[in-house]
Amino acid sequence: MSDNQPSPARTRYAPSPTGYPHIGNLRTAIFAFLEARHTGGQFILRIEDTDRKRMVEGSLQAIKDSLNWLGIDNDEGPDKGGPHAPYTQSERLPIYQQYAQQLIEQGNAYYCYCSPQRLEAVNKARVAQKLPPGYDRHCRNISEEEKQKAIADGILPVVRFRVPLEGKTSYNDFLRGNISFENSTINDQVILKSDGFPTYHLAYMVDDYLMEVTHVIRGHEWIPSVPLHILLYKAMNFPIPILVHTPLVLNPPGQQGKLSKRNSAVSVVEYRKDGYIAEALLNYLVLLGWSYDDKTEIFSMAELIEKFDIRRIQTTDARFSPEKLEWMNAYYINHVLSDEEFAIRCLPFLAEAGLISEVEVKTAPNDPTRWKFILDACKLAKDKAKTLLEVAPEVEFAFHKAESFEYPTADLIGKNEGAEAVKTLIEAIIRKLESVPDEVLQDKDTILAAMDEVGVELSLKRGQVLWPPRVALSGKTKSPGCPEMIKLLGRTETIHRLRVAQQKL
RNA sequence: GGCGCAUUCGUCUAGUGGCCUAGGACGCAUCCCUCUCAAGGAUGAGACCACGGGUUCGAAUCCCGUAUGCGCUACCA
Repeated sequence: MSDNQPSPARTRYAPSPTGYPHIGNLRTAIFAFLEARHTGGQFILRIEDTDRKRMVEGSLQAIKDSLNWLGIDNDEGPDKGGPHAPYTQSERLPIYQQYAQQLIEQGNAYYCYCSPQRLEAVNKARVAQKLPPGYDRHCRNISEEEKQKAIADGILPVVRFRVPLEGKTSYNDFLRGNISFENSTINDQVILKSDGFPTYHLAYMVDDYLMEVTHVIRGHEWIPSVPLHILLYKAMNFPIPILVHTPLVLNPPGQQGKLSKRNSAVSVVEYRKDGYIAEALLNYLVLLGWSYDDKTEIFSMAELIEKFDIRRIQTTDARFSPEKLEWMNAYYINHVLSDEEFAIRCLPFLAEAGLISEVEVKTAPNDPTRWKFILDACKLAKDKAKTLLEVAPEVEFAFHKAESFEYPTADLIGKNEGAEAVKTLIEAIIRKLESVPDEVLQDKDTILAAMDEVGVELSLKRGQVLWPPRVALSGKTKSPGCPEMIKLLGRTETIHRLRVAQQKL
């Protein structure tokens, strides 16, 4: 059959509450989520709020909204609780402090009383000597008097990890194989800050251990920190989880660096506002750094869960392509979404454009007549729109009165012989519409046939016949198909609009 | 500067020693369809697999060096 059954993975997404999550970040969350679901494991949401200076109000909600919209649900987390609650680091402070204390007692960590000024001076001096910046480990061998003086001065110490001065530390990266570092290049990193909060290095590790996380899935910018982590895992006697470092999402071609605000929309809400479909964004993001085979590109969530293989995550950074995202979004609108699903997603955008009321966003689907009209209107834009934002301009004609249209009368004439000819043509169309039975107006093909009869009558080509009604009905030169518009508006309204146009000539 | 990771069409990728005179997709071009705009269909241009050395009967695939890109180098994550 297929590959051997992997054991259930416990993975997590552990964002910092600094606002709306970055799309590159979310992609890593998607990978972690898919791995958990694919293996029948659990996906955990954990909030890493250990840096109080960078906290942004409302971030938790923003994170939940982003995940929610993309269709990523967690099994445990601050909102849901779980066997290892709390899932917010600021509520777990005593736990980290206890582990830090243990490391100190074991001799693997030490208090450091150095001032920020001294640290800065040390760094400067080292850089001047062409040495890599870093802590000079001054407090490793601090004298008792010096220590007592610092305490008497009320200096709050940090806790630093005591890194071996010699030797090598290596580990097996899940995607990249063996990676090793000289211990001499590793700093005596701070693991507990002077305010009693842990740094990332201590906190993530303690939590992952306690929460029984099996796979650490994060961006590859963490690789340089891994040797420190390995040393810490060993000092604390934790098993080392599977370490998966995903590629980064870079700016579009031509721009340098990691995907940034300057170059593209970077949060999920922006894409939502711009009319992107959640499934399309998710699908696109997954394909940035992962592939299933040499041809499949469109995946439903169910297919992703079934087919996701963490081993196929790329090691090369990927450039974000707004063009391909837009293509994929259009593909979802045109080919994946049903008419009903599409119309439902259009509602907020129609309201935003003032075509329907805010309450109708909720009530319209329950009002059969109104819903049919809105559904039919949206359908006119379905195989054309690239984003939901493009729907309203395409269908607004159906919601506006003909009297409000503003267009040059020359538009009405188009390829025809002149105002008089167009007047005659419109008259003929009106007569045809009046004489034709109701069934004819139910179908765009029979409407087209009726229009063709008018064409034969007046010796005009199809393009000439359909041009004036297009402008009369939509108020524009670019519009949905003419028979489609007639069908949507119905006999009375169509004739009315033609008469309004007639006045203009 | 130091350390680390990466390197297949402009971009996302397939490829794990012979099936590769390198496949798919986006974008681009041309044509078809056509009531406008799209969508759709077809075709095409586009990669000496970063470069230089090995290993091998045989390398995009393995090894070494160089170059380039990216990341890290905080009491940020």
